Amino acid sequence: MDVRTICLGILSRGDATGYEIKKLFGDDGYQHFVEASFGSIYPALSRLTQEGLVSVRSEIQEKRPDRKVYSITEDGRKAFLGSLMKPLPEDRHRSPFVFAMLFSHLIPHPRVVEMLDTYIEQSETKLAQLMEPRPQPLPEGERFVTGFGRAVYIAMVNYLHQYRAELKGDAAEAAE
Amino acid sequence: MDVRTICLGILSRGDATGYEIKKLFGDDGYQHFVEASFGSIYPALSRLTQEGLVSVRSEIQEKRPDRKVYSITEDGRKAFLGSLMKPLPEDRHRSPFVFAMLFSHLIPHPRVVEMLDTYIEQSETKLAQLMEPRPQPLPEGERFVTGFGRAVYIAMVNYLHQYRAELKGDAAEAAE
DNA sequence: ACCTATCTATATTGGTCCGATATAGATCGG
DNA sequence: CCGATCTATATCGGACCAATATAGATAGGT
Repeated sequence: MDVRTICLGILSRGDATGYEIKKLFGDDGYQHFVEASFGSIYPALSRLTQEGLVSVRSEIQEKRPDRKVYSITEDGRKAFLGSLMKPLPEDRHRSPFVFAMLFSHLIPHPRVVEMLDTYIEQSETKLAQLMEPRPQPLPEGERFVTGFGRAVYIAMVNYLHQYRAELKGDAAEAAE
Repeated sequence: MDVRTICLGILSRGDATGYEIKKLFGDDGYQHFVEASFGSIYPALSRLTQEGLVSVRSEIQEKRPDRKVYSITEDGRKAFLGSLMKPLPEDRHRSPFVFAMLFSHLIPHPRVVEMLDTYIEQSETKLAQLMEPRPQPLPEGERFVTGFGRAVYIAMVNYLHQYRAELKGDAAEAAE
Protein backbone atom coordinates (compact mmCIF):
# COMPACT_ATOMS: atom_id res chain seq x y z
CA MET A 1 0.00 0.00 0.00
CA ASP A 2 1.58 3.27 -1.11
CA VAL A 3 2.27 6.16 1.22
CA ARG A 4 -0.34 8.42 -0.36
CA THR A 5 -3.08 5.89 0.39
CA ILE A 6 -1.83 5.48 3.94
CA CYS A 7 -1.87 9.27 4.44
CA LEU A 8 -5.42 9.45 3.08
CA GLY A 9 -6.48 6.76 5.54
CA ILE A 10 -4.91 8.57 8.47
CA LEU A 11 -6.40 11.92 7.44
CA SER A 12 -9.84 10.35 7.05
CA ARG A 13 -9.73 9.89 10.82
CA GLY A 14 -8.69 13.49 11.57
CA ASP A 15 -6.60 16.41 10.41
CA ALA A 16 -2.86 16.13 10.98
CA THR A 17 0.52 17.58 10.11
CA GLY A 18 3.26 15.63 8.38
CA TYR A 19 5.10 15.47 11.69
CA GLU A 20 2.00 14.10 13.48
CA ILE A 21 1.45 11.47 10.79
CA LYS A 22 5.02 10.30 11.26
CA LYS A 23 4.51 10.08 15.01
CA LEU A 24 1.52 7.80 14.43
CA PHE A 25 4.00 5.21 13.18
CA GLY A 26 5.68 5.25 16.58
CA ASP A 27 5.36 3.06 19.62
CA ASP A 28 1.61 3.02 20.13
CA GLY A 29 0.50 3.69 16.59
CA TYR A 30 0.41 1.73 13.39
CA GLN A 31 4.00 0.53 13.48
CA HIS A 32 3.11 -3.14 13.51
CA PHE A 33 1.65 -3.08 10.04
CA VAL A 34 2.45 0.14 8.16
CA GLU A 35 5.20 2.72 8.26
CA ALA A 36 6.60 5.66 6.28
CA SER A 37 9.46 8.11 6.67
CA PHE A 38 9.62 11.89 6.36
CA GLY A 39 11.29 11.26 3.01
CA SER A 40 8.03 9.85 1.67
CA ILE A 41 5.40 11.50 3.86
CA TYR A 42 6.07 15.14 2.84
CA PRO A 43 6.25 14.38 -0.90
CA ALA A 44 3.08 12.30 -0.59
CA LEU A 45 1.22 15.16 1.13
CA SER A 46 2.43 17.57 -1.56
CA ARG A 47 1.23 15.28 -4.30
CA LEU A 48 -2.14 14.70 -2.61
CA THR A 49 -2.58 18.46 -2.30
CA GLN A 50 -1.81 18.93 -6.01
CA GLU A 51 -4.31 16.18 -6.84
CA GLY A 52 -6.98 17.89 -4.75
CA LEU A 53 -7.35 14.91 -2.44
CA VAL A 54 -6.26 16.93 0.61
CA SER A 55 -6.19 20.59 1.51
CA VAL A 56 -3.68 22.37 3.71
CA ARG A 57 -3.64 25.37 6.01
CA SER A 58 -0.71 26.94 7.86
CA GLU A 59 -0.82 27.62 11.57
CA ILE A 60 1.48 30.13 13.17
CA GLN A 61 2.84 28.96 16.48
CA GLU A 62 4.53 30.93 19.19
CA LYS A 63 7.75 29.44 20.48
CA ARG A 64 7.53 26.69 17.86
CA PRO A 65 8.05 26.53 14.13
CA ASP A 66 4.91 27.08 12.04
CA ARG A 67 2.95 24.00 11.19
CA LYS A 68 1.01 22.81 8.13
CA VAL A 69 -2.25 21.06 8.89
CA TYR A 70 -3.68 18.75 6.25
CA SER A 71 -7.34 17.83 5.81
CA ILE A 72 -8.83 15.19 3.56
CA THR A 73 -11.28 16.43 0.90
CA GLU A 74 -14.44 14.74 -0.32
CA ASP A 75 -12.52 13.61 -3.42
CA GLY A 76 -9.87 12.25 -1.09
CA ARG A 77 -12.41 10.21 0.88
CA LYS A 78 -13.77 8.76 -2.34
CA ALA A 79 -10.29 7.93 -3.59
CA PHE A 80 -9.41 6.23 -0.29
CA LEU A 81 -12.64 4.22 -0.25
CA GLY A 82 -12.00 3.25 -3.86
CA SER A 83 -8.58 1.90 -2.95
CA LEU A 84 -10.13 -0.24 -0.20
CA MET A 85 -12.55 -1.74 -2.68
CA LYS A 86 -9.75 -2.93 -4.96
CA PRO A 87 -7.65 -6.05 -4.33
CA LEU A 88 -5.15 -5.19 -1.60
CA PRO A 89 -1.39 -5.53 -2.15
CA GLU A 90 0.07 -8.53 -0.38
CA ASP A 91 1.68 -8.32 3.04
CA ARG A 92 5.44 -7.97 3.20
CA HIS A 93 7.51 -9.36 6.03
CA ARG A 94 11.22 -8.79 6.27
CA SER A 95 13.12 -10.29 9.16
CA PRO A 96 16.93 -9.94 9.12
CA PHE A 97 16.90 -11.83 12.43
CA VAL A 98 15.10 -14.88 11.04
CA PHE A 99 17.32 -14.86 7.96
CA ALA A 100 20.42 -14.63 10.18
CA MET A 101 19.22 -17.58 12.27
CA LEU A 102 19.37 -19.73 9.15
CA PHE A 103 23.13 -19.33 9.44
CA SER A 104 23.35 -19.86 13.20
CA HIS A 105 25.74 -22.76 12.59
CA LEU A 106 28.28 -20.25 11.27
CA ILE A 107 27.96 -17.94 14.28
CA PRO A 108 29.70 -18.32 17.64
CA HIS A 109 27.15 -19.65 20.14
CA PRO A 110 27.34 -16.63 22.49
CA ARG A 111 26.47 -14.35 19.58
CA VAL A 112 23.49 -16.53 18.66
CA VAL A 113 22.23 -16.29 22.22
CA GLU A 114 22.77 -12.51 22.18
CA MET A 115 20.82 -12.14 18.92
CA LEU A 116 17.99 -14.24 20.28
CA ASP A 117 17.88 -12.33 23.57
CA THR A 118 17.81 -9.00 21.74
CA TYR A 119 14.96 -10.20 19.50
CA ILE A 120 13.04 -11.53 22.50
CA GLU A 121 13.38 -8.19 24.26
CA GLN A 122 12.19 -6.27 21.21
CA SER A 123 9.25 -8.62 20.72
CA GLU A 124 8.25 -8.41 24.39
CA THR A 125 8.37 -4.61 24.21
CA LYS A 126 6.03 -4.61 21.22
CA LEU A 127 3.71 -7.13 22.88
CA ALA A 128 3.57 -4.97 26.02
CA GLN A 129 2.52 -2.02 23.88
CA LEU A 130 -0.19 -4.11 22.26
CA MET A 131 -1.41 -5.41 25.62
CA GLU A 132 -1.88 -1.98 27.18
CA PRO A 133 -5.50 -1.43 28.14
CA ARG A 134 -7.46 0.70 25.70
CA PRO A 135 -10.70 2.60 26.33
CA GLN A 136 -13.65 0.29 25.67
CA PRO A 137 -15.52 -0.38 23.55
CA LEU A 138 -12.95 -0.28 20.78
CA PRO A 139 -14.15 0.58 17.29
CA GLU A 140 -14.61 -2.66 15.34
CA GLY A 141 -11.58 -2.20 13.12
CA GLU A 142 -9.31 -1.49 16.03
CA ARG A 143 -10.71 -4.47 17.91
CA PHE A 144 -9.60 -6.70 15.02
CA VAL A 145 -6.18 -5.08 14.61
CA THR A 146 -5.41 -5.18 18.31
CA GLY A 147 -6.59 -8.76 18.74
CA PHE A 148 -4.71 -9.88 15.64
CA GLY A 149 -1.49 -8.19 16.73
CA ARG A 150 -1.75 -9.66 20.22
CA ALA A 151 -2.37 -13.17 18.91
CA VAL A 152 0.63 -13.03 16.60
CA TYR A 153 3.05 -11.50 19.10
CA ILE A 154 2.00 -13.83 21.91
CA ALA A 155 2.74 -16.80 19.64
CA MET A 156 6.07 -15.26 18.64
CA VAL A 157 7.17 -14.58 22.18
CA ASN A 158 6.06 -18.02 23.38
CA TYR A 159 8.00 -19.77 20.63
CA LEU A 160 11.06 -17.61 21.23
CA HIS A 161 11.07 -18.44 24.97
CA GLN A 162 10.61 -22.13 24.30
CA TYR A 163 13.47 -22.11 21.82
CA ARG A 164 15.62 -20.09 24.22
CA ALA A 165 15.03 -22.66 26.93
CA GLU A 166 16.18 -25.39 24.56
CA LEU A 167 19.35 -23.41 23.87
CA LYS A 168 19.97 -23.12 27.59
CA GLY A 169 19.67 -26.88 27.87
CA ASP A 170 22.07 -27.35 24.99
CA ALA A 171 24.56 -24.95 26.55
CA ALA A 172 24.32 -26.74 29.87
CA GLU A 173 24.97 -30.04 28.13
CA ALA A 174 27.87 -28.51 26.24
CA ALA A 175 29.27 -27.18 29.50
CA GLU A 176 29.33 -30.65 31.07
CA MET B 1 19.12 -6.36 5.51
CA ASP B 2 20.34 -5.28 2.12
CA VAL B 3 20.11 -7.43 -0.98
CA ARG B 4 23.87 -7.88 -1.29
CA THR B 5 24.04 -9.42 2.18
CA ILE B 6 21.08 -11.66 1.41
CA CYS B 7 22.77 -12.82 -1.80
CA LEU B 8 26.00 -13.54 0.10
CA GLY B 9 24.05 -15.63 2.58
CA ILE B 10 22.33 -17.63 -0.12
CA LEU B 11 25.59 -18.17 -2.03
CA SER B 12 27.33 -19.31 1.17
CA ARG B 13 25.02 -22.31 0.98
CA GLY B 14 25.76 -23.11 -2.65
CA ASP B 15 26.45 -21.64 -6.07
CA ALA B 16 23.46 -20.15 -7.87
CA THR B 17 22.38 -17.98 -10.76
CA GLY B 18 20.46 -14.74 -10.38
CA TYR B 19 17.38 -16.53 -11.64
CA GLU B 20 17.83 -19.35 -9.09
CA ILE B 21 18.29 -16.86 -6.25
CA LYS B 22 15.02 -15.21 -7.22
CA LYS B 23 13.26 -18.57 -7.26
CA LEU B 24 14.43 -19.18 -3.70
CA PHE B 25 12.12 -16.36 -2.68
CA GLY B 26 9.19 -18.34 -4.03
CA ASP B 27 6.70 -20.64 -2.40
CA ASP B 28 8.95 -22.99 -0.47
CA GLY B 29 11.91 -20.70 0.02
CA TYR B 30 12.66 -17.69 2.13
CA GLN B 31 9.56 -15.71 1.23
CA HIS B 32 8.28 -15.48 4.76
CA PHE B 33 11.12 -13.33 5.94
CA VAL B 34 13.24 -11.98 3.06
CA GLU B 35 12.65 -11.16 -0.57
CA ALA B 36 14.27 -9.37 -3.50
CA SER B 37 13.39 -8.69 -7.11
CA PHE B 38 15.34 -9.04 -10.32
CA GLY B 39 15.64 -5.26 -10.24
CA SER B 40 17.87 -5.54 -7.21
CA ILE B 41 19.32 -9.06 -7.45
CA TYR B 42 21.24 -8.57 -10.72
CA PRO B 43 22.72 -5.17 -9.71
CA ALA B 44 23.66 -6.68 -6.33
CA LEU B 45 25.45 -9.61 -7.95
CA SER B 46 27.30 -7.21 -10.29
CA ARG B 47 28.40 -5.09 -7.37
CA LEU B 48 29.50 -8.13 -5.31
CA THR B 49 31.54 -9.35 -8.27
CA GLN B 50 33.20 -5.94 -8.59
CA GLU B 51 33.94 -5.99 -4.85
CA GLY B 52 35.53 -9.44 -5.12
CA LEU B 53 33.02 -10.99 -2.75
CA VAL B 54 31.69 -13.37 -5.41
CA SER B 55 33.05 -14.81 -8.62
CA VAL B 56 31.09 -15.69 -11.75
CA ARG B 57 31.36 -18.19 -14.58
CA SER B 58 29.19 -18.54 -17.66
CA GLU B 59 27.64 -21.84 -18.65
CA ILE B 60 26.50 -22.51 -22.19
CA GLN B 61 23.22 -24.35 -22.38
CA GLU B 62 21.65 -26.14 -25.27
CA LYS B 63 18.02 -25.27 -25.90
CA ARG B 64 18.16 -22.66 -23.12
CA PRO B 65 19.73 -19.23 -22.77
CA ASP B 66 23.24 -19.20 -21.33
CA ARG B 67 23.44 -18.88 -17.57
CA LYS B 68 25.78 -17.07 -15.16
CA VAL B 69 26.68 -19.07 -12.07
CA TYR B 70 27.87 -17.11 -9.03
CA SER B 71 30.13 -18.45 -6.26
CA ILE B 72 30.99 -16.81 -2.97
CA THR B 73 34.69 -16.09 -2.36
CA GLU B 74 36.62 -16.33 0.88
CA ASP B 75 36.39 -12.54 1.20
CA GLY B 76 32.66 -12.88 0.64
CA ARG B 77 32.30 -15.42 3.44
CA LYS B 78 34.17 -13.14 5.80
CA ALA B 79 32.05 -10.17 4.81
CA PHE B 80 28.85 -12.14 5.34
CA LEU B 81 29.97 -13.45 8.72
CA GLY B 82 30.96 -9.91 9.67
CA SER B 83 27.48 -8.66 8.86
CA LEU B 84 25.96 -11.33 11.13
CA MET B 85 28.15 -10.22 14.01
CA LYS B 86 26.88 -6.62 13.81
CA PRO B 87 23.52 -5.50 15.22
CA LEU B 88 20.83 -6.66 12.80
CA PRO B 89 18.41 -4.22 11.19
CA GLU B 90 14.93 -4.37 12.69
CA ASP B 91 12.13 -6.45 11.23
CA ARG B 92 9.67 -4.75 8.94
CA HIS B 93 6.06 -5.80 8.61
CA ARG B 94 3.72 -4.19 6.16
CA SER B 95 0.15 -5.34 6.02
CA PRO B 96 -2.22 -3.44 3.71
CA PHE B 97 -4.94 -5.85 4.86
CA VAL B 98 -4.54 -5.03 8.55
CA PHE B 99 -4.40 -1.30 7.77
CA ALA B 100 -7.55 -1.62 5.64
CA MET B 101 -9.36 -3.43 8.48
CA LEU B 102 -8.92 -0.31 10.60
CA PHE B 103 -11.41 1.28 8.24
CA SER B 104 -13.81 -1.65 8.06
CA HIS B 105 -16.60 0.63 9.30
CA LEU B 106 -16.31 2.56 6.03
CA ILE B 107 -16.51 -0.56 3.86
CA PRO B 108 -19.67 -2.43 2.83
CA HIS B 109 -19.97 -5.58 4.96
CA PRO B 110 -19.80 -8.03 2.03
CA ARG B 111 -16.49 -6.47 0.97
CA VAL B 112 -15.10 -6.79 4.49
CA VAL B 113 -16.01 -10.47 4.48
CA GLU B 114 -14.43 -10.89 1.05
CA MET B 115 -11.19 -9.22 2.19
CA LEU B 116 -11.08 -11.41 5.27
CA ASP B 117 -11.76 -14.59 3.29
CA THR B 118 -9.03 -13.73 0.80
CA TYR B 119 -6.55 -13.08 3.61
CA ILE B 120 -7.51 -16.32 5.35
CA GLU B 121 -6.96 -18.25 2.13
CA GLN B 122 -3.56 -16.68 1.57
CA SER B 123 -2.52 -17.33 5.15
CA GLU B 124 -3.67 -20.95 5.02
CA THR B 125 -1.71 -21.48 1.81
CA LYS B 126 1.44 -20.17 3.44
CA LEU B 127 0.85 -22.25 6.55
CA ALA B 128 0.38 -25.36 4.42
CA GLN B 129 3.75 -24.66 2.79
CA LEU B 130 5.35 -24.33 6.21
CA MET B 131 3.73 -27.50 7.49
CA GLU B 132 4.99 -29.70 4.64
CA PRO B 133 7.20 -32.50 5.97
CA ARG B 134 10.92 -31.87 5.57
CA PRO B 135 13.72 -34.42 5.60
CA GLN B 136 14.89 -34.93 9.20
CA PRO B 137 16.94 -33.96 11.02
CA LEU B 138 16.71 -30.35 9.94
CA PRO B 139 19.82 -28.17 10.29
CA GLU B 140 19.52 -26.17 13.52
CA GLY B 141 18.89 -22.83 11.81
CA GLU B 142 16.16 -24.27 9.61
CA ARG B 143 14.58 -25.98 12.60
CA PHE B 144 14.23 -22.56 14.28
CA VAL B 145 12.96 -20.78 11.17
CA THR B 146 10.40 -23.46 10.36
CA GLY B 147 9.17 -23.72 13.95
CA PHE B 148 8.96 -19.96 14.30
CA GLY B 149 7.07 -19.54 11.03
CA ARG B 150 4.65 -22.31 11.94
CA ALA B 151 3.97 -20.87 15.38
CA VAL B 152 3.24 -17.42 13.97
CA TYR B 153 1.05 -18.58 11.08
CA ILE B 154 -0.92 -21.02 13.22
CA ALA B 155 -1.74 -18.16 15.60
CA MET B 156 -2.68 -15.91 12.68
CA VAL B 157 -4.94 -18.46 11.06
CA ASN B 158 -6.59 -19.37 14.37
CA TYR B 159 -7.34 -15.74 15.16
CA LEU B 160 -8.62 -15.09 11.64
CA HIS B 161 -11.02 -18.04 11.84
CA GLN B 162 -12.25 -17.02 15.27
CA TYR B 163 -12.86 -13.48 14.05
CA ARG B 164 -14.54 -14.79 10.90
CA ALA B 165 -16.91 -16.88 13.01
CA GLU B 166 -17.84 -13.75 14.98
CA LEU B 167 -18.61 -11.96 11.72
CA LYS B 168 -20.82 -14.83 10.65
CA GLY B 169 -22.75 -14.47 13.88
CA ASP B 170 -23.09 -10.74 13.27
CA ALA B 171 -24.33 -11.32 9.76
CA ALA B 172 -26.86 -13.89 10.94
CA GLU B 173 -28.12 -11.44 13.53
CA ALA B 174 -28.29 -8.71 10.90
CA ALA B 175 -30.25 -11.02 8.61
CA GLU B 176 -32.94 -11.65 11.25
C1' DA C 1 -0.12 -24.36 -37.70
C1' DC C 2 -1.03 -20.87 -34.51
C1' DC C 3 -1.84 -18.92 -30.07
C1' DT C 4 -1.62 -18.62 -25.17
C1' DA C 5 0.43 -19.90 -20.97
C1' DT C 6 4.41 -20.97 -18.65
C1' DC C 7 9.27 -21.84 -17.91
C1' DT C 8 14.38 -20.50 -18.37
C1' DA C 9 17.60 -16.61 -18.30
C1' DT C 10 19.82 -11.92 -18.12
C1' DA C 11 19.25 -7.15 -17.64
C1' DT C 12 17.44 -2.31 -17.46
C1' DT C 13 14.22 1.57 -16.40
C1' DG C 14 11.34 4.88 -14.20
C1' DG C 15 9.09 5.57 -10.11
C1' DT C 16 8.75 4.83 -5.05
C1' DC C 17 10.81 4.73 -0.71
C1' DC C 18 13.95 5.86 3.04
C1' DG C 19 17.89 7.14 6.11
C1' DA C 20 20.49 10.89 6.43
C1' DT C 21 20.84 15.55 6.27
C1' DA C 22 19.51 20.48 6.31
C1' DT C 23 17.31 24.27 8.47
C1' DA C 24 14.99 26.37 12.33
C1' DG C 25 12.21 26.78 16.49
C1' DA C 26 12.03 25.09 21.49
C1' DT C 27 12.75 22.63 26.76
C1' DC C 28 15.31 20.24 30.22
C1' DG C 29 18.88 18.25 33.03
C1' DG C 30 23.67 18.13 34.23
C1' DC D 1 26.76 26.44 28.62
C1' DC D 2 26.22 22.00 26.54
C1' DG D 3 24.12 17.79 25.13
C1' DA D 4 19.90 15.35 24.65
C1' DT D 5 15.44 15.57 23.08
C1' DC D 6 11.31 17.55 21.16
C1' DT D 7 8.71 20.30 17.44
C1' DA D 8 8.45 21.16 12.47
C1' DT D 9 9.22 21.25 7.35
C1' DA D 10 11.72 19.63 3.54
C1' DT D 11 15.28 17.58 0.31
C1' DC D 12 18.82 14.36 -1.48
C1' DG D 13 21.39 10.36 -2.97
C1' DG D 14 21.12 5.66 -2.91
C1' DA D 15 18.43 1.33 -2.48
C1' DC D 16 14.59 -1.17 -4.07
C1' DC D 17 11.00 -2.98 -7.19
C1' DA D 18 7.29 -3.82 -10.71
C1' DA D 19 7.28 -3.56 -15.24
C1' DT D 20 9.51 -4.10 -19.32
C1' DA D 21 12.91 -5.74 -22.75
C1' DT D 22 15.23 -9.37 -25.06
C1' DA D 23 15.91 -14.15 -26.08
C1' DG D 24 15.80 -19.14 -25.50
C1' DA D 25 12.40 -23.10 -24.66
C1' DT D 26 7.82 -26.61 -23.77
C1' DA D 27 2.96 -27.78 -23.66
C1' DG D 28 -1.90 -27.66 -24.35
C1' DG D 29 -5.90 -26.11 -26.87
C1' DT D 30 -8.14 -24.72 -31.12
